[in-house]
Amino acid sequence: MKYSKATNYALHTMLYLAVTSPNQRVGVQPMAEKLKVSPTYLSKILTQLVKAGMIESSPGAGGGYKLPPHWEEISFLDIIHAIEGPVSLFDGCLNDHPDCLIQNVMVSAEEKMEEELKQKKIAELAKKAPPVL
Amino acid sequence: MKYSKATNYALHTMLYLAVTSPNQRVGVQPMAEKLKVSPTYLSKILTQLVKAGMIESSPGAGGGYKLPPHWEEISFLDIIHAIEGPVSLFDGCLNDHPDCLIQNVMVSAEEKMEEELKQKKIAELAKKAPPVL
DNA sequence: CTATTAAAGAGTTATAATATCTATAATATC
DNA sequence: GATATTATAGATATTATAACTCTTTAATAG
Ligand code: SF4
Ligand code: SF4
Repeated sequence: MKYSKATNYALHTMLYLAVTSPNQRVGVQPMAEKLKVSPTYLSKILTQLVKAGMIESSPGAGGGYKLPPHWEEISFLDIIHAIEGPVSLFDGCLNDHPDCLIQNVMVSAEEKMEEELKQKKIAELAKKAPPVL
Repeated sequence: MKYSKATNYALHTMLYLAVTSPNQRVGVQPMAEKLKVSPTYLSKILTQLVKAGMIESSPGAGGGYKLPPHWEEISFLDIIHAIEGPVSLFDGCLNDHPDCLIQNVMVSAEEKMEEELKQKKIAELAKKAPPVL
């Protein structure tokens, strides 16, 4: 019951882009160095973010990744969902009782967490210019 | 990023005890049958619950498990913590920056969820006498 | 003492996360 | 067009954790 390291890397790179270069492209190597993770692995994570519309990519010389136009609206929840998928924390159901009481509790609790994660935008954190990496 | 099946089994057995026999002892075999899980495996989970004070056990003939005197106060969060341990959903930290912004967000979101899980008691669900198993 | 039941230990299997290697495709620059 | 650069994709290996089993031990009631 833990968020994956991939999610952690995704959050860090997003915050990194927001803090350092919201408009400029940056390749995967420098970020992989900062995060102390292999470029190929980080690349896979960034590709997932691209597909989810969290960042934009361009190949070729001078290419790299940059934030999309709407980047100030991107929330923690968006990033987490991009990596973890549309998670439901609880799904060990066996019998499919109608209107399951256990699942109701778990889902409503999960929603409380998601509300909070939806309100928190990386742009908001970036304003504080933290030493993110 | 999912709760373990063990947590699921724990929630179901607790609710089962609360619904069927709040005072009477019941062995692991009947419950394992209902849950379609092996008795030895369920036994390990129940032992964790015993150590966390969620249930009481007694060996020997006529023994088994029963809820403790304070069972009506037991929350979902209590049960989850008993199985998952004192979880922190997020811990992929690399640099230990002071007053980490990312971790602050994740922790506060997690607390929102835990508040909800702390308010939900199994006794409350048991009153509705659901077809739990 | 014997039957019954929980607890504990060691081990196995299954599944998912993590990471690497290699090959391919796209773009810019010359 | 040739070359260097960079992202993407596929296959695969490694590691970690969850899930489960088997066996032994301990405790209790009758
Ligand atoms: S109680 Fe809920 S989770 Fe459990 S078997 Fe019934 S529907 Fe599924
Ligand atoms: S930003 Fe937070 S989680 Fe990331 S390295 Fe710094 S302290 Fe750790």
